[in-house]
Amino acid sequence: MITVEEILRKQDLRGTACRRFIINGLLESDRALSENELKGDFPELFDRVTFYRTLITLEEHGIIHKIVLNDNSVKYALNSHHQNENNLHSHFHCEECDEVLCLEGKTRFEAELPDNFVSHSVFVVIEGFCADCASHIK
Amino acid sequence: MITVEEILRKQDLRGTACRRFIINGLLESDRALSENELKGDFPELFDRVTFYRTLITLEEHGIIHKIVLNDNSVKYALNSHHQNENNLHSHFHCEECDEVLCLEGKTRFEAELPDNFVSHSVFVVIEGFCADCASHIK
DNA sequence: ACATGTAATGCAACAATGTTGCAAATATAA
DNA sequence: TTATATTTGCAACATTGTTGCATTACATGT
Repeated sequence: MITVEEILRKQDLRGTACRRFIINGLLESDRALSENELKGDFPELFDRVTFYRTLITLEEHGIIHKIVLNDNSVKYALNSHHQNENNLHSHFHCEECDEVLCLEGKTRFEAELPDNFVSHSVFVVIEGFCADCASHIK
Repeated sequence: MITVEEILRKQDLRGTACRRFIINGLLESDRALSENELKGDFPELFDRVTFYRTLITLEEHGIIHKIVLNDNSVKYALNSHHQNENNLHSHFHCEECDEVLCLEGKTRFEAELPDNFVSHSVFVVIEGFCADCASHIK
């Protein structure tokens, strides 16, 4: 398992408390987390702006990525190492419990774009019910 | 070509100026429009809240749909009549000129979800360059 | 361990957007 | 034309995104 310090070192980023806090939170989670979910029991530990800028920094350095859901809410997850070829980023969002999962390499997408259009990356959000919620609700 | 009045009538919605304005704007456009793009030269014609609530009403009645882009911005487009089977909503977003196109029926998506997960709908945003911007930039 | 330059932080402030309640205005059906 | 339910505009507030700047903390070389 890769450590927080390794992740920061690899990107030539200084080790700061806020960066460690965020990376740790995501390393320990099996799902994507919103800013508030990340802050958890320590909503005041860092200034709002620091948190905001740290998320930007981590994203710019390819450590995390942002997932924008259909309700305008935003979650973050660690980047996986394996880059797939058409730059496909797929996530599942449970409409009931709000959890978001990264669907690494388990999706396929094809599009016929108009002539001369160029695709750089593809973002997919599947909306539905996770296993738990599907069984409770039905 | 279907008219604004037909669209409203079909959904048992009262004909109001704001509803007509929005539907008209989208009918006349070949691309998805943001709230400000819709307002165009008449940014003050309707109250901000009226516009906001009208968009919600139209979306709830299945007349329009919302497209949330990766930069948190939002655009709107008329719904197409043909419902595809896995409820796939695909859009192209030009990173340069910001235009958004609906890719009706020109995309295919498959996912292996974890056991017992249920998919209701799939939202795809392709980020890239449209033909015009691709030629200018390269 | 310490000084130093660079980078990150916290604060204040503001912008944009989402959201609600309520009284006044308006659309439709009789 | 009138009655009634719906829609509107206004005020107000919440949330999130964003910038500038003075202060503080980090990592490097000594």
